[in-house]
Amino acid sequence: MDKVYNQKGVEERIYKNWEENGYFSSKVNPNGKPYSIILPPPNANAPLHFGHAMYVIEDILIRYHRMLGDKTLWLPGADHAGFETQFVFEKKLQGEGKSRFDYDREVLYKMVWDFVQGNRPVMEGQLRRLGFSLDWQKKKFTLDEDVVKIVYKTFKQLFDDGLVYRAKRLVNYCTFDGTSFSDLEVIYEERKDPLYYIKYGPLVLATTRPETKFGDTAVAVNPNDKRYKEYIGRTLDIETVLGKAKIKVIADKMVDPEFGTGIVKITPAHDFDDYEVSLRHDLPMVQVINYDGKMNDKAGKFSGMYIKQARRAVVEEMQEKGLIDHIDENYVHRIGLCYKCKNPIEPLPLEQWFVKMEPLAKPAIDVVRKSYIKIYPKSMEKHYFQFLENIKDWNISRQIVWGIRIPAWKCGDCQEWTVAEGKTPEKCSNCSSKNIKQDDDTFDTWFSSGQWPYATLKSTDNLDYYPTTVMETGYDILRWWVARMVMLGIYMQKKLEVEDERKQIPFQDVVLHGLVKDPLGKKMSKSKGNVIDPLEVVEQYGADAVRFALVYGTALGNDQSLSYPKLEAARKFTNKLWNMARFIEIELNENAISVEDIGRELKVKPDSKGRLGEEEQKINLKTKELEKAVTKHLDRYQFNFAAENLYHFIWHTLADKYIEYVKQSKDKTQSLVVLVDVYERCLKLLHPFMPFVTEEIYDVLYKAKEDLIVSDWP
RNA sequence: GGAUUCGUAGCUCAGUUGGUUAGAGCGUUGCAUUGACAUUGCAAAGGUCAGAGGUUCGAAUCCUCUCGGAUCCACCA
Repeated sequence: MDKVYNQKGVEERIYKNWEENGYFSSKVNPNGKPYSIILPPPNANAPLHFGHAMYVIEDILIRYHRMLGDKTLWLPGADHAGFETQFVFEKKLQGEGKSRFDYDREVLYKMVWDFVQGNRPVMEGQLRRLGFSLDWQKKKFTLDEDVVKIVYKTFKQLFDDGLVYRAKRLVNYCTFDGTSFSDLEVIYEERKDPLYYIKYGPLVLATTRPETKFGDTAVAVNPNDKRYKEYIGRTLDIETVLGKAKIKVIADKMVDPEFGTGIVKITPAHDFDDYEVSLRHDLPMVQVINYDGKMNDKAGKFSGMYIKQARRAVVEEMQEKGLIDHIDENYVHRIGLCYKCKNPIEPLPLEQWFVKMEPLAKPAIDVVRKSYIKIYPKSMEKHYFQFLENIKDWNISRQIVWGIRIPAWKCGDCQEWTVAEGKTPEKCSNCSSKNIKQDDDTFDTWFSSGQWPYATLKSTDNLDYYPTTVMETGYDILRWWVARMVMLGIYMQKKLEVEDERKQIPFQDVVLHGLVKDPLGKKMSKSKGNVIDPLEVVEQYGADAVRFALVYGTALGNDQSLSYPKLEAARKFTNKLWNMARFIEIELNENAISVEDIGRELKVKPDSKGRLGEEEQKINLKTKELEKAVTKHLDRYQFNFAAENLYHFIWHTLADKYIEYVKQSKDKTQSLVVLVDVYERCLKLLHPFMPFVTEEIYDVLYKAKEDLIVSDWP
């Protein structure tokens, strides 16, 4: 054995050997009890970020259970990441001086498909490099035909049950990316903008958006506001930049008398609150901004201008006409931005598909309350409940081509929708007209990934694993993904007439890890330029060290900063481990003992009192305790404790104490036999954490017939 | 505005149902070793567990408040 453990080349070689031997397959333990994890599918198109390296937790669990003899399944996959990917692709097109509008739908889709297929091996190679023992034979993609079929079916069932409906509502719309978004995809930022105090006849009201005034269908005051009591219900004649107009004054409790002058202009087509008010007061909706971000003809001479231009022009003209009372230049408020391009989100009225969430959320809340699904760490349950108890209907339409096109056809004659599971319908299901056209929109990516556990198991013929044992992911997608999987999972199983609530859920334990931040404690993001490629770090320290550093010293669910000293400590630990093996090898040679000689008959049982020296008994006992502790901690998802116990025992008990003792032991043979045995047990316990170095040592030192990965847990 | 979470050694963090002298890694200091270990071993220094009050036989751990940091949710013209 070399003096220093050098992982370069070793890790790839070992991984290849494991994969070729089929160790990642559930066939390793065909008679064991099922234990399954579905990998949260990374974006097929993007390289992994450091957060993905946290999937080491899943690998630890899978390796542990494989060694326990369970029939383990760890199913890999990739997500098409609809809008995310299309956004990246459009940037690429932009770089080539093209745009998505230069291509028709089919061509564009094909181009993105090829682009993604070209990039996908990068991500999968990274997962391999980290040592993840995924069953690659079963890998799935969210756009696989069989997965898409299941998504169609769910959509149709929701539609038939009245849980999916078409509605013209205000949606979050990005006029730059040309698509709507769900509430979760809007980010908010504090901005300082002018607050304009505008004269509406005898009244003055405050607004940040004077350009939307052409869409005003009322002005509102608080019903208890004495100042304006006399105006309520009246229609005022007002002067505007487009000439004389009439506007109704209504009373609504939504108005805060303290804000501005206590008067609000109501623009139902361009403000979520105003939209709500308009429903209560039966006000018409007048859209003045189009989906391209320009004013339409309702804005008179301002039509054709972009929102910002129009605002300036309107304000200028108002000032000339004396319609502006004053301007507060220091008004600070929060505005919604597109999470991707950071431009302001426009509330715009648009016909979209919505999922009625309340009926789906209720059972999802129940199963966690009843502990059919357990969430680790438990404190995360609150976030889960908070989301589901206040849930709003989900807009699942996206105006992009990269994704699963919504299987709904609109009839040109009766205007009704026909939803089909698979094949294109020939005629309208309502009036039998053949004049039908498919919706151009695609599903929100999360609508399909929300069905992932069932869809992957069903399409790989592994439904006996449903519900899966563990869903492990970052706490940041608890509501985006985990909650939706629970809701859709239960719904789909009920449709399949699964009665047992425990069989409806998609998984039993939800295990949530924290974020990996940069060494300075800042969230890694491309825009900040502080993203660290996990593979670079793996290259430098070895996959084992990276894996160990990520679970050592961080409690489950807590964020951590990437720490180079910790990585270095972990790397040294691999070297320590290696040199302990070297010591054993050298000692065995000097004493002319071979591991084969030691064999089973010579293996000393820890309880065989009297035959062993005091030190030998002690180390045996302590190893037993370690085995118990590590097993207990793994069962409780306390990976940091397990790692710490192993590190401490191996280094400071086995190496520092026992090996030092062996050096001067009087009965060297006996001491060595015990050392060989104890060290082997340690390798097994450590294997889920540091699979490569342990496997390499096991193969070299023990010359074992079987590989460590498929050996028995002590 | 609502909520969550954190504040423990110089730094990064553990502290597993409240229980004897609060732990680790890195760093610092001293000694030893270079015949398993691009070292490693032995030992030492270093903490009023953010602050105040309370519950308890006993609090880093539970409760209240204050200060400071982070995050999430709702989005107000």
